[in-house]
Amino acid sequence: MITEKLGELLTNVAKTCGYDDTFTVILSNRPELCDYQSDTAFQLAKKYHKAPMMIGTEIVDALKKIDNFESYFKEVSFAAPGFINMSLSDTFIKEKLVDMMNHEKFHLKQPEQVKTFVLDYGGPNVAKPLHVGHMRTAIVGESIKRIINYVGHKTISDVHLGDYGLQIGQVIYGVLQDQKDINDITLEYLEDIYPKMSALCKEDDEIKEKCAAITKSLQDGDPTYRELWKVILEISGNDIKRLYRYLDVSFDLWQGESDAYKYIAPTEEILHEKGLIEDSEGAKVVKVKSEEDTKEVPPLIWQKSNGAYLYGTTDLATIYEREHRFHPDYICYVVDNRQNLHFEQVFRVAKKAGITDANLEFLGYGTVNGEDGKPYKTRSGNTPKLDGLFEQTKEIFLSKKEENKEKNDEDIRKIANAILKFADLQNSRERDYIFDIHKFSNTVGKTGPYILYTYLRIDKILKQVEVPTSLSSQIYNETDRNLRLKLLELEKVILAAFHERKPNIIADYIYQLSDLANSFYQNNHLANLEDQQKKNDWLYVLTLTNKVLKEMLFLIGIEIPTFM
RNA sequence: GCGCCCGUAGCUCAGCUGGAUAGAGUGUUUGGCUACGAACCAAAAGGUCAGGGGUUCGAAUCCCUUCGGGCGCACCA
Repeated sequence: MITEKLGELLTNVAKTCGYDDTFTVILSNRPELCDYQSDTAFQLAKKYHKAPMMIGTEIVDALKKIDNFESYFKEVSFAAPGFINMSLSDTFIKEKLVDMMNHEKFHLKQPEQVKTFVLDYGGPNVAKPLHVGHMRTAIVGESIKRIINYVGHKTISDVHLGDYGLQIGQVIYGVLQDQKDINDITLEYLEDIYPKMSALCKEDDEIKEKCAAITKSLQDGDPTYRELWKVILEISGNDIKRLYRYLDVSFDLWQGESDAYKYIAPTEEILHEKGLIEDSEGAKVVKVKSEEDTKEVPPLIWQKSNGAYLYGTTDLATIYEREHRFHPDYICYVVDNRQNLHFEQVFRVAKKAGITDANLEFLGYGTVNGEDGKPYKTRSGNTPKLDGLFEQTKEIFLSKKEENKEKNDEDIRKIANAILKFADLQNSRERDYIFDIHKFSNTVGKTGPYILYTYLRIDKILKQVEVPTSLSSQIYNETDRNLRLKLLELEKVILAAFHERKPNIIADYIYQLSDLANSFYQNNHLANLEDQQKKNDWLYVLTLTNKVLKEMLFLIGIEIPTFM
């Protein structure tokens, strides 16, 4: 990375001045003064009993005397009270850009050790319609997966369907009550019956008991219930797959809670061996409270008093399965923040029992709220379905311009996705956000369409010419330089997004790059340019820009349409 | 009660492993299509980073505290 390289350089120079310390370099926060800066002189002031100014000027003077100064810097200066300011030389910038262009993934440093990440995202419940919240985990999870892969690690993604819990018992109860023939069960019916039964159970404890009993029997293998369950699973599963396909979100594994059942017994055995399972109020629980806790941590319920299992059980059995099948280094859960405590319980049990050595990561995302700041609901009080949201986004997009109506379905799908995904991913993952369909369908400003527009208009130029193979070390003006410098930031951005598991870092970079690219485009016309070297250089920079845009868009799951 | 998250421009949000003058988008005001796509570009205005205290040469960022909001706390997922 450039900051590392410059830091190394400073550290070495400082050594010749008698400072045996590591100098760090960061991107300048005063771009009009310099490209990169170091603030290390401040930190050394106390140690050496010298003013930062003294140290800074010493380093700057020494730096100016190094042999290959010009291969790195255009200018290095000291600024009071202690900043070391550095501007890169045109040659240095050029060499970095050529290096990026000539290597896969822009010469991103590949890991010394490839790690295996199991990623758990999506997590829809069958028989319940998908809503905006499901879109968030899918989009965020998919992006994190792509980022991890890009950095060079291995991922195994699992949708982990909620397919064996109480909601299935509720739906089966409803089907039986309605005396519905198994062949007449449709998606519409399921989407209708679930909320009804869910509401009913809240009012009527007796019905809730019955649903719980059905769930228990299903888990025990009751043939009638299992037959119904399979039908429900298939109908709902197909619809879930359709929606993920629409979003271009994919999984290596389509497993669910039900698949964890065969691992409950061996997991339970481990828990027994370690003496972790206790009886409590008729249920079997694992206590996870530790002495240093200042908060109350309730035990994880392993088995209900009626014998049925809960999602804590299946989550643990799933960890057991993943450990034995994949030996992962990391297991990451992209789930709603509100599940924080649940996963803390699960993780504690897993660690206490030694079920896995993997790092267990809770990658929580914030709740999607409505304009009133409360969880997003339609006017009628329902949670808006994903299908409706897609339709609404498309309609709003089509209404923006008359010629939009002439686009093909696939392009429209890609654009609608870009709109939704970019609107979502520019927010930081863990914070709640307000979902306003009009804001989320916006096509002006910091939006998906803006990025796509940038890419496509540059692409149009590039398609008409031969791609240049060389770059001179000249930089022609400020918009040119700004664009090139932004390209150099790429590696830092990708690694930050990876380490923090935060796609918004990529999204933000894409926007900044697009912004500079548009500014460049508008201010530097190539069409009638007579200076062939300049034209060649600019085409080179634009080619690299679009290459970066394309690969970064892939990382946040945005597909590029043919036109927009 | 216990715990977690949050409070930044009118609105929606970045920035948070401490650095110089806190940034975008949107909205408002203004200028730019006889030049590669104006879903664009160029510019202006807009802030006590909720309040208070502390640590530091330096705090939106770290610590404490008050206020305000959201969420979670054993047989739902």
